[in-house]
Amino acid sequence: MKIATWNVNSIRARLPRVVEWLRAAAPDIALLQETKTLDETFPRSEIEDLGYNVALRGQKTYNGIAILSKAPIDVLARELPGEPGDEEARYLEGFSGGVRIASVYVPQGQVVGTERFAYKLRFLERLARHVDTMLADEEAWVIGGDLNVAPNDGDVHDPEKLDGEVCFHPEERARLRAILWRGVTDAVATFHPEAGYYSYWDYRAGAWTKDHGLRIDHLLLSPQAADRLRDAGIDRGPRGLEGTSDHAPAWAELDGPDR
DNA sequence: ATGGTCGCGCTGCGA
Repeated sequence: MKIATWNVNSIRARLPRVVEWLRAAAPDIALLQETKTLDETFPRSEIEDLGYNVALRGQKTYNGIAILSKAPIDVLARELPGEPGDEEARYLEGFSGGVRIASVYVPQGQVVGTERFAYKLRFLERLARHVDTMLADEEAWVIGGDLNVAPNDGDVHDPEKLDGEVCFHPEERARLRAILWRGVTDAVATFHPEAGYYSYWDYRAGAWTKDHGLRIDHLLLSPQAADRLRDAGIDRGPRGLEGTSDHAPAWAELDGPDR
């Protein structure tokens, strides 16, 4: 089964790109981030017409995540535990096709040292604690999304210049690596350890043309899911189209009878 | 070149 994640930067603005991507890539499960709309204004029928079930946790203007799956979806959680009062729509977890899956949109952090950056660090710590509880179940799960952290030097185009900047700050990288050290597999890095294998290019400053990207979109696998990992990668194609997201989809192919 | 471009929704914020 193929599980993909894509920060679409508004599902309503991106619908034609998302529809053509779902047709071409045909993931069994697609995890979306930054849908930027309430559940009642999500283009549900257009997605369902492609053969997907839809689970949503929307928000007006900002954030918003979704799980699309060809199999029925049982929603398990609509928020990441650990911060009561956090109203931002950044986490949705379900069970579909025999796999536990989560779509996550980690806060970008804005500027190092701000409250938004502190919120990002807290969010990554909440994710680590939740991973601990999920690891205890010893089942196959995949957490996919825009984690807004580039873990390795090769995941940014200029590691010396960007060291200490948002998305490549040591405190963020330590928190993501702490999750990986628990025995979680970075699916894309497993098949593409090479430098410069990016998932995001800023709209500004010709970043796409100059290939000044970041690898910040990730698929995290439990050991039981990693045992079934056959291949993984990033589809650059959609990023080069007109009217597209500033992120490219990442995907992982798992062996197994479940669909 | 300390710049630059999107989306939302109608002014500036978030990324």
